[in-house]
Amino acid sequence: MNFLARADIPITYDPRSVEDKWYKYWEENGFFHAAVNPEQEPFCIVMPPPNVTGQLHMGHALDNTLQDIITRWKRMQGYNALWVPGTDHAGIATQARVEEQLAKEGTNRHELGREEFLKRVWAWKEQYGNRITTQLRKLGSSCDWQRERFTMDEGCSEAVLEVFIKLYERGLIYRGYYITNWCPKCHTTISDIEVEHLDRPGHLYHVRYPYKDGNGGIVVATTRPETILGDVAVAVHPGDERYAGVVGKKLELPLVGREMPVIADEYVDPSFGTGAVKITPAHDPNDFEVGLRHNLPQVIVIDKEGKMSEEAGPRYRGLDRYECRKRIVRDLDAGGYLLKTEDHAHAVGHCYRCNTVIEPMLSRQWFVNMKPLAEPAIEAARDGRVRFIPERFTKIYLNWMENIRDWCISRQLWWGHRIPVWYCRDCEEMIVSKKPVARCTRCGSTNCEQDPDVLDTWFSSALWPFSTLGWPSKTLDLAYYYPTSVMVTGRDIIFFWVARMIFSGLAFMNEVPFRDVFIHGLVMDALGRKMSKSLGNGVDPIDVIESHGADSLRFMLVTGNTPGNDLRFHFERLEGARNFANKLWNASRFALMNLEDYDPAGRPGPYTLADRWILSRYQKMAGEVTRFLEAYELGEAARILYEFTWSEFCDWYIELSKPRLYGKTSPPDRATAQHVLASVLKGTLELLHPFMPFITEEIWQHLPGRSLTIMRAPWPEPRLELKDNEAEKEMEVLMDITRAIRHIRSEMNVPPGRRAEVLLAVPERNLRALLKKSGSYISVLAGADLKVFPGLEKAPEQAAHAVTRGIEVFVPLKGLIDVDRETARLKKELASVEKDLARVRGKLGNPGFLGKAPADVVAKERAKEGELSQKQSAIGERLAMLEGTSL
RNA sequence: GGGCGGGUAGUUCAGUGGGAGAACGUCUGCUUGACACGCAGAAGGUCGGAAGUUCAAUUCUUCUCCCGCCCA
Repeated sequence: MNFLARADIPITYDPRSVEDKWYKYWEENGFFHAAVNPEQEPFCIVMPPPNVTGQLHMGHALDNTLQDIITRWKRMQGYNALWVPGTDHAGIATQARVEEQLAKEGTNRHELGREEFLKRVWAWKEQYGNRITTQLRKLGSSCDWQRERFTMDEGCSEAVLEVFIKLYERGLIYRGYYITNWCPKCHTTISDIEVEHLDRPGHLYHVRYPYKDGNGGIVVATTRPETILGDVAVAVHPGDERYAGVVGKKLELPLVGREMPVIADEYVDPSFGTGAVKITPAHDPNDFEVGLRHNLPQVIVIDKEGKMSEEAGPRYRGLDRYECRKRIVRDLDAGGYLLKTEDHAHAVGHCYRCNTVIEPMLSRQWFVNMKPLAEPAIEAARDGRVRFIPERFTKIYLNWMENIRDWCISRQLWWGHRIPVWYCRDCEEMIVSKKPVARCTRCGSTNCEQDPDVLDTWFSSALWPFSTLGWPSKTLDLAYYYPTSVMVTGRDIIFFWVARMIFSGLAFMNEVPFRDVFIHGLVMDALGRKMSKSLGNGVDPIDVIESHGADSLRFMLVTGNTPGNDLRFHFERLEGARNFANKLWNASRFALMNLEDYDPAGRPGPYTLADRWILSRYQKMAGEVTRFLEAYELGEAARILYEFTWSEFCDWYIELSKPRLYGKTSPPDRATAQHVLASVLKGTLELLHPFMPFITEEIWQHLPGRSLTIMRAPWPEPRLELKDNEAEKEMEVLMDITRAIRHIRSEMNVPPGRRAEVLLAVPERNLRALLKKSGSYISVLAGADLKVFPGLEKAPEQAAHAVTRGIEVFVPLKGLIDVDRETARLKKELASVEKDLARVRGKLGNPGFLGKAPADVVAKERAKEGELSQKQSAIGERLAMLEGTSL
């Protein structure tokens, strides 16, 4: 095979013809696979598992792009880099999808029965489970598919059982009759953090509760009048003087007639509403607590469907809770109990999955006692064993952990890890066991039944960093890769997931699950709204990959994004990334077209200034890229790669290499240009590879020095001996002169095809030497023929003028020059120079500045003053001359 | 109510205790032997407002206004 003869390379980069090919090549050759190797330092990322039946959305695309960049970079750096992929069974979401399916077939899970239903869900999982992993491949994810896991596979299920039983044995899991968040649509309890509080307009109803003895009453304010039916007391603050004498009196509950007491409790906020609160222990979490303290009964008036129960009484039972609210308000009004109705916006809890208003409901559930588990997890973040990036998320995490409440882990679903507890129907014994229980351990009865509920999905995801590495077995993988290196995830699941992984890791591995937590923001639509199905504003990453390529999508997602901050999806930015890919493609195309006879083994001749400059710039850029990656500043790393590639390599170096490559200098010089071109391009591709894996592999495979894959190429380390500040300074001078001439040409409308004669007045001898040696660069880049003088005795009259770096530039434009226009241009320039000069002189005239500012800053200002004043006088003289001629 | 993030060019966003940046958009000129998904040039900003610290603040501190998010 030959990397030569590439004139047939298409003029526009086509990702479709490239991406799938390379992904297949990588995967088939095992380049993603990592295995324990004590000789090598491990690096490990465990992928946040997407929903097994879901499909890739922009959030996944961002999350996995970031993980892939880090993994590919570390792999090139020589680490034993493992990225473990997998999927989550996503209890509620998946079950809901299958139930929808059943509904379409005119049946439901209860008709099917539990066993049959679970078969259907597994079948569904088999059907759709590959979709998301296929899509992750399209994105270029370099994860080790040989280690792919699923939260309900055998090993992860084993880990779940083990953890449940260990926590139970440690007394950290208990079963309790508590108020929990019930979703009447999903028909399950959800945990506190699964409730989304959304501000909703509502009303505050002021209702009079008469005293039993008939004289007056107490007015309470409520937003949920339907719960009046479940009221068992009215509470006031013990220090509230308004109610000092009434505590202990009996009230009669309107519409129901129940007798109930006025009680005093610290929980009541005397400044809210009337200062008196109705207490409904069965339907409000705070009231529930009050009820326990005061030993009040619990009257359940709303059922699991969100309808009024038998207890609500004949007039209301069976009504929907909102329907009932309306009727109660009417009835209260008719009975003279309703004193006033105010508009009142308040936060209403919604189910995070289906957006139904949740109903606080009394039921028997399983809980994890969080306090003892949270303590070590707090310590780990405080002492830095776990580090959040950006740092501010540490506080958010700590604040949550420090105020943690017990975690309700049972879910009234069928799809998930079933709670490993059996109840004996004969003696009420409760048996916690890994294996099915056939016989009661106490009474010997065979009449045992397993708890019908399953565990919260997050219960299994909490174990993910070690269950995927083989726990509870003591595997080599665990010993080698745990704790993992970094967790990359969105800011929206810090509580759901990150926090739970941390305490689980500490509880079962005695070690944090990861060193760094790299938090990113959410991908919003162009208007800054969250992408959602209901809004229909989502952008499908797969569509984007098909139209613009995965590399463009990845590059777009990573540039201009800073850790922890949201980013907006703009189609224009995607095009920008696509254009960059094409630019890289064409720069490479140019290189390959000119490397046909290149001999990589040949020794390069002496470097020209341009060679020294680009080599130096490249070394510095390479060092910066690594530095930014180490700081998780992936966006900045991508940005400087973009700028280097486009502005320095393409716009200047390639342009300067053309005459050499076209044989206008000498054969050895041509070979040198080939060498520099090839090596800088190759290094740039390697640095870009983590960001744009496909296009870089495609091009790299055509370059000399390639091996099996760019994925395993060593990460470029800056070569100090090639850093060359002198070359950079000299190039800057030549670039400035070039820009000045181009500016004049453009302003004076000199046609691009026409060569311009340029006179340079260069007082400094070393700059004259530079121009003598490398002035041809300016000729090439600005279409100019240079004449260099130490000074001009008589400046050309019909010429445009500029000053830069102490050099006066004259572009004679006999017949073309418009004196008025040139005068105007110079006046504008002069004004700007004088403005700068005034500021610099202001500083230099300030004794405070001279006395206190660091010497180098002062020196810099002095140098600036010198240059500006020289510029000022040169432009001034020029103006005077022009005004003289026009007279 | 508490906490956090943001307010920088027309737009979207980087960035910084010492000369305000990019991309897109706009304007001008270009079939320049890699690229019009391109080349060259240009215009455009009191860095939300006020005060303070400092020789020096867009950057640090405090207050304040607006937008967003999280928690209660």
